[in-house]
Amino acid sequence: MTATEQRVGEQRPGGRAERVRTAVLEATSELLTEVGYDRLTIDEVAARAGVHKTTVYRRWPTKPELIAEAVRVHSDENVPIPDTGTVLGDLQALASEVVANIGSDGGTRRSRSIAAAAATSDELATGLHEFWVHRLAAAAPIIERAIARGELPPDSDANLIIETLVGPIWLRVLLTGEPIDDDLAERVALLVATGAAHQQPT
Amino acid sequence: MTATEQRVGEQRPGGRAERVRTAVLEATSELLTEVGYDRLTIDEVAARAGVHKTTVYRRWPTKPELIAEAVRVHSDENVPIPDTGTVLGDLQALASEVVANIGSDGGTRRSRSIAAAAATSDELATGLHEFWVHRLAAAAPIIERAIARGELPPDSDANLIIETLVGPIWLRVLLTGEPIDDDLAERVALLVATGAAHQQPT
DNA sequence: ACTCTATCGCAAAAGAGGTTGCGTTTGTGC
DNA sequence: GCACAAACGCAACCTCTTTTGCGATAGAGT
Repeated sequence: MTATEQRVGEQRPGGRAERVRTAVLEATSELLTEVGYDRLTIDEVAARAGVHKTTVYRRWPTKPELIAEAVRVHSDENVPIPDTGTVLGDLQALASEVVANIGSDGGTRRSRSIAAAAATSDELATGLHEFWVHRLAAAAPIIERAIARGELPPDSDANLIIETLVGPIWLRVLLTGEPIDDDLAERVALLVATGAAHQQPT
Repeated sequence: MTATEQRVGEQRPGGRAERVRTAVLEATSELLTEVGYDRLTIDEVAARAGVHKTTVYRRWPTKPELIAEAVRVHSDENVPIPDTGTVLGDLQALASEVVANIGSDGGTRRSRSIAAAAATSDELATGLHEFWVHRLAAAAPIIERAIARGELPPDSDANLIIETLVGPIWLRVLLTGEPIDDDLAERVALLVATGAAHQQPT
């Protein structure tokens, strides 16, 4: 096994190549929130990044792949996981963060763009899958702490609870178009927290 | 005011024009579930409908508009609203129906396509909004009956409950890519029903 | 039946997104 | 420094989508 075989794809990580990569992903992320998925053109991404479009096409063969990486990089600036001392408080805070993130004009466009990209590319869909596994795992401590405090039954399903918390918010942004605000966040959190606390094995 | 001014858009509802309209919308709906949003081309829609592509372009200027109408027409075949006698039963049945609808291969492609289309067209987005208002209103009796039976507090928010029920299911289909099945439907329903029943004013 | 006009089919052309070949620049290892 | 290979810029090219002009067809009213 030679050195060239060992690491494919990051063969020349120093200097220009990396600058180009960063600039393109940054430009992609910006345009994503500004104009949305379909009106984002590779040509314009390249122009904003100060790069020729051929370069972009060579690195990222398809639009979804480009967006996939841009989203992945950009969302490493993680949403903090709240720790307020109660499940209800934590869930409300988390829901509020989600609302703040995807509720703004740009955030909504960005969120819808991601969904659109996922719809057109299985690769991005699986990439998103990994991202969400991470995100949900990161939020799991909220539930674990609640179990430790005795607020929730020990067999509580952290993923299910978090998904049920954020699901309706995303639903509104992606499909129903109903407005989202902190009031919604509070009420969903209350509904879910109450349900989780009183859960009984059937 | 002349007769031509009175009704614009349905000026010649008899015969061929209507046949064309139906055929195109039908073809669109089929292709939507078969190949998805981005690989659906106007040309192929026209071919399948036995119509020239110019005709399609003239009636529906953009792809999202075409899809918007196709979806609107096709979803009048309504999902039945269950009436099992208990909130939990109703919610489980409803969630199961949603899972069945959007969980199949074609259903998933179709659902993602709709989301993608909504992302690219504000018109479709508002069209979807109306559709969802209808859909949620149709499901409201589940909650009203439960209130009447004393299962739920009288100030229960029907929309919120239904949205929280179906939100996580759609979330998985559109974003996380996590599989959905009847088990998920049951557990979400249990969580939401429990939460709704024990809800207390804060 | 006859006329009028909305609607459609057809072909040609315009436009935009994406691809390819080749020369040049820029890291990287010696 | 020097040579080699990777990555980039450029321009021409190609393909697919969308538009446009015109003649043909078929409802709708008389």
